[in-house]
Amino acid sequence: MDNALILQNIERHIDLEKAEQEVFVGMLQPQQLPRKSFFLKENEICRHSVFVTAGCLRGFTVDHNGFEHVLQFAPADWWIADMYSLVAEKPGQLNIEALEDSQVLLLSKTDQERLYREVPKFERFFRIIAENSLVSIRQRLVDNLSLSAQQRYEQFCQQYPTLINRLPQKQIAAYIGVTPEFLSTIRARSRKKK
Amino acid sequence: MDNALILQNIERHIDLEKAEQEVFVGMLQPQQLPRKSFFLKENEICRHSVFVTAGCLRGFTVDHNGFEHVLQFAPADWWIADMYSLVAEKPGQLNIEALEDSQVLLLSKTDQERLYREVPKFERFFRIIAENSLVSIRQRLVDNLSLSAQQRYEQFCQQYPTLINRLPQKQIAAYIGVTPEFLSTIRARSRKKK
DNA sequence: TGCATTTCTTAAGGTAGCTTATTTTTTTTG
DNA sequence: CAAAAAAAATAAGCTACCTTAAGAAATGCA
Repeated sequence: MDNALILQNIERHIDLEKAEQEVFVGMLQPQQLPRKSFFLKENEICRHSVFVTAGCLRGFTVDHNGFEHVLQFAPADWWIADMYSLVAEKPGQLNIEALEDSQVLLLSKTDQERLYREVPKFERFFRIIAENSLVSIRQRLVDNLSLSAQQRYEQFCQQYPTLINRLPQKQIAAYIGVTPEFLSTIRARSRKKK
Repeated sequence: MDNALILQNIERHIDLEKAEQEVFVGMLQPQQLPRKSFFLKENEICRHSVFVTAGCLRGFTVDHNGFEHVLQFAPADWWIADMYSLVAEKPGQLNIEALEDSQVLLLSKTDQERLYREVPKFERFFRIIAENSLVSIRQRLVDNLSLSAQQRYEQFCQQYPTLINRLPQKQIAAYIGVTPEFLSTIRARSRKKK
């Protein structure tokens, strides 16, 4: 079934009755996202939480100098949204783009709030998700402040071994915070060592 | 009353009945933290959420080169904890230290979980807190990736105007991610401009 | 109040990572 | 399968920020 993945994702943190599953599943809207298409563009209001069932998305911002900064990659089994925009219901700076042909399930903000009312357990689920995201982004901030570009690259390889051969190097550079040129020389350097 | 501040903090996001307030308040343990004392040291397990009622704390990590990185300042009306350690119940890397003589209220992890059971609304409160923290730390990551040290300093001044004259410059440097020497030259530079 | 400690300033020299530009390789698409 | 477009590699010169060091100012404590 199409919804097995998301239910399994949820049930990693909370247990659901059949009826509760049905309420939830009934709220989900499937959507196809061809490669290079955008789910969200900056200055738009983000009105959904997105769960990826196939493919891979990225969330990124563009700074005043036109540089892109990748905040998150979202392969299958990951959630992504512009939390700022979603919470504040204001235009945000995040772009969400498909890096591969992808498939997602959307949960609208309205439904999400109805869900909190009808199945309060979900309040707990999204609390846990938010706490986990907080932990990992905090770690990333520390890494950016304390590791060299080389170390950040090695860290990325360790942390996301499956993404490393799947993503363009350029995107990885925009994630670890260096120019593509410099990432290229880093890799050349470590190739020579071996 | 001593607990007015924390109740007001909570009621910014959820409404509480008298009885619910009492359950919650009954769980809080007040504690004094003299300047320079540590609430938490790295490699310890963080067993409490901390709410600051007076003074100011900081949460920081120390990297392999001995440099300190400040993740958060927590003046009155702020929450602080090592979310990683608190969630995983494992030793973390965060230090929490009082920068001034401070007063805090502690909510133990055990009580917090009891609270979720007895007053499920708190699940919502801490979800919202986590979501807001997520938004602000994500913004900070983007700023670190896209702004110069000077711009980050100016941003800090705008964002925390009350802290700027209250904290040692050294601590601000450890927050924005530069050496104290360089922050000093940044400030000298902008002093000349005027 | 005065000494000790910490914090801040200034300056010279060094380096990680950026910029710009060119070439090669890979990927996409008609 | 070929042409076009995008991505990656390489290299030379540059700059923001770091390192080290030493003196000045501010702060804490006996």
